[in-house]
Amino acid sequence: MPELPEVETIARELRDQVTGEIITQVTQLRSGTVTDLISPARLPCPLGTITSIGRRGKYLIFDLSTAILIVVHLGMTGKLITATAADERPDHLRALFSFAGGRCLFFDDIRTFGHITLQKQSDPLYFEPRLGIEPLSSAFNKNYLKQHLVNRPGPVKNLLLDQSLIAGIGNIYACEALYRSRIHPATSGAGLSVAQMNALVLAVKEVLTAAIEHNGTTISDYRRVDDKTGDFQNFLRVYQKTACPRGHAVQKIVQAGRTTYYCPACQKAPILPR
DNA sequence: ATTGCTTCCTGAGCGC
DNA sequence: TGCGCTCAGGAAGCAA
Repeated sequence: MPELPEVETIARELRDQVTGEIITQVTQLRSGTVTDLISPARLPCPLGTITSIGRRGKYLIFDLSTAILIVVHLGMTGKLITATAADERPDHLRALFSFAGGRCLFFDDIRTFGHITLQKQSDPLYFEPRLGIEPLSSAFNKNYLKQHLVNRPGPVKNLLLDQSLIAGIGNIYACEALYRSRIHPATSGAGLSVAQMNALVLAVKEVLTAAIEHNGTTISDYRRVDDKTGDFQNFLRVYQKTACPRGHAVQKIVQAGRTTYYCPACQKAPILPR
């Protein structure tokens, strides 16, 4: 389940491996996978040379020499794997980036929540209206939280997953950041003290940074560009654990339909909304 | 405006 | 061995 650290890892590896490749075409192998926001204008063939690769939240952005952007969201099980046209295709190949010279990029996605969008560089990024700030930027600080959580009575766990507030945090890192900041996941956003907001900001930055250093977390499907796993699953403290590092039993609850793991002993009792 | 429920989808794991 | 059930969850769409 790729979240910010996994997408960042993939962006860095792709940057090394496919920058400068000429994309001859992007082939959709399952309908609904690729959306073209450029049509009815005719797409150039070849589509363009990859000039740079970026990330925003959980989105990967390929910049092409032809002023086209290819935006990829990996969803739950999406993988981008470098290969050659002659390689055996994976079972759930949904789209294929073909490069001049015979290399290619597989977009494999078992559960099909991932998608690819083509848009013009000159248009605003199509997802931007629904996306909050980058958690690793200096704009994400206790003042930002103070300003945005003041009228939010919902549980802080759910707020961390709200991409329009902070872009890139998913279930694993929400649980881990709350454990590290010793905040109970049911605590009301508006009920957080300034000290807790500060601790949460630091914990989010710390856990995301550490996860990037370890190339992300592989629980089941996430793979890097060369099909290798990440390592951060070895450093998780509560997610899918039965005991926290201090030896307390970890609790499992469901919030907004997702499983939350937390330690009742380490994470302070929540301040609930009235 | 905010929140939460449902939906999309497939494979793994489990009980019988 | 195999069937049916539950679970995993990112984000859009909808209802309250």
